[in-house]
Amino acid sequence: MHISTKCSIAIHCLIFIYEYGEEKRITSELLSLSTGCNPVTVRNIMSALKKDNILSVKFGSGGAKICCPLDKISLYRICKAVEPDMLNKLIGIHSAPSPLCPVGRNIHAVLDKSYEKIRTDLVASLTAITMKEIIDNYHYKGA
Amino acid sequence: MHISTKCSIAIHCLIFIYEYGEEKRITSELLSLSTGCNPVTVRNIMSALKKDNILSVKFGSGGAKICCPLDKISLYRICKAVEPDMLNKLIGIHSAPSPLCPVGRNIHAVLDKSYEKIRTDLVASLTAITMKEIIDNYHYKGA
DNA sequence: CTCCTGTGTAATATTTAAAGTTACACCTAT
DNA sequence: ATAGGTGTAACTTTAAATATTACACAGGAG
Repeated sequence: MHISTKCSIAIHCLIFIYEYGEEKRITSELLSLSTGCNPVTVRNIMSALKKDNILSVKFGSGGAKICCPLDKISLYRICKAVEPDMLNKLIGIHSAPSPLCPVGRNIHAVLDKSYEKIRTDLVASLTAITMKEIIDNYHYKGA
Repeated sequence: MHISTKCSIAIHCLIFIYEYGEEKRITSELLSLSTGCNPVTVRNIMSALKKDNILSVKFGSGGAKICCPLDKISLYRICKAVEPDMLNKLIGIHSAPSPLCPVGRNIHAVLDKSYEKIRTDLVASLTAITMKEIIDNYHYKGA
């Protein structure tokens, strides 16, 4: 696993909504054009963000707004929303070690202990970065 | 991407070699039985570890030995050896944002800046854990 | 010096996970 | 009532990871 591309699409959408949400009615069609992925994928991602109260989407007529202060939206929150099981997917452990071998029997427990620390550290990294910082960055870099 | 299962297989093999390398002649066949994956995969992983001077494998007759102090073998070194491109694979960015859209044009540069920090943090986490710690853990937990 | 068992590695096939597509019920503003 | 949206399920396609097959070559044992 890796940190899903869904996460980067979500960020892309959030920037777009933040920048143009006031003047335009943002539809999944529009976002799919900007992100280059298809409208259903966008809708699924939006749906996930909505469930975590990061944004609100108008049913029926379309239109999305961010409904949460930017500095409360961390990368971790976004990742977790679009890929709830991401911490487990992130680190792969071979699934069929032999129970007949002393190493095989214990490898999972042993690895878990070390990998748990890596997960904790990663969560801290992801939590430290928020949409505020990303959008500041966008304004600085952006045309 | 995720941290490859190859990495966990590599660790499994290293523990096995450390524990039994003196008394037994360790072949890819034997390791494949213990890890539950096939001998060619094991050989490829061993080959990668060998290239990074983590272990030495006898050609022809078989038999593997660790040829590096355990505390010099970090998780990062193992991951890097078995999956050289892992940092890039780890974090996914959608590949086709529209160049016609201001957000699409700049998203890669903006994300890179934040993701770079996550990569750096992760490398630090992975470097902090070494085979010494893992094998100590194994002895503590192990039967 | 030849047979046996093993490594190294390429080519191919299989499996699995991610992403895209199609389809359609339901909502809402006009 | 209708046109243009959303939400979501089922299915298809694509791409990546893993396994399989195959074989040239190495080295020890007889």
